Amino acid sequence: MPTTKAELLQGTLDLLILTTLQADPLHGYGIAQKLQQRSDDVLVVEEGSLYPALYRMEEKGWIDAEWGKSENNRRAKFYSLTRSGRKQLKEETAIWERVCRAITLVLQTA
Amino acid sequence: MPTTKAELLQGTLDLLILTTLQADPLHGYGIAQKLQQRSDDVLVVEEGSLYPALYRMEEKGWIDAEWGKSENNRRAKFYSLTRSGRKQLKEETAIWERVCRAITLVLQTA
DNA sequence: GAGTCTTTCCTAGATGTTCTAGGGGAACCA
DNA sequence: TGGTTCCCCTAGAACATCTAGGAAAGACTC
Repeated sequence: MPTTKAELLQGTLDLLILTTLQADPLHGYGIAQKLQQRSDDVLVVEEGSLYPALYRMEEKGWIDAEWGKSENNRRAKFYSLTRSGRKQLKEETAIWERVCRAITLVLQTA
Repeated sequence: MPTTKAELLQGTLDLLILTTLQADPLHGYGIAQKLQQRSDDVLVVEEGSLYPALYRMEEKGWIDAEWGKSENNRRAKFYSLTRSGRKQLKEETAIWERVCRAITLVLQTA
């Protein structure tokens, strides 16, 4: 039994996915792994959250999908940021920073 | 049209309420105001979110309620932290710090 | 070449929080 | 007396995430 539940703050998943795609295209499975690694195992995305999120984001035009082959020679869908996705990433980053600062402020003021 | 939507990160409301009650008991309306002020108007809690949250937290035993008179001589329900609420506050603060750090890490690593 | 493991994708339904959009009473003020 | 502010409350909608599955196909083991 782990001491700390791995969890996600509702509302941050899009930001996290966009960030993960910033450098290179990645397939879904890879996004989840990268996210977990980069967060030192704190952030864990369930597949049942990830794929629906990717569809939402594709519909909104933030990411593009393309079928290809993974590093392990498996069929995989690679997602890449669109121009609109980069804009969204900027906005969501700004919102995160503002809200994060606000919460920290409240916690400290008390 | 405001440039920035005032919004709440889902999952942080309990933490924010507990924090706001840390020093003194407060009524619901006052909690919302204090939160907004301390966050420089970034965090705005709708009453439709606030009151249900207070009930949940009362049921869980984190806060106690008592009817009284407000500063403005109005009937008001004052909430105060229980011992269990203080413990919860500690835990949620720790979770927030861990997750916040993790997200910041991901944002920077990219 | 049979069987198992891993990778990768997918979905339906449940769960839980927050918001929208109301309603209402009572004190204060003009 | 009438309007405004304070303070409480609720039902239902909206939405994101999770649970708990299923499935296919390459890789590995023997």
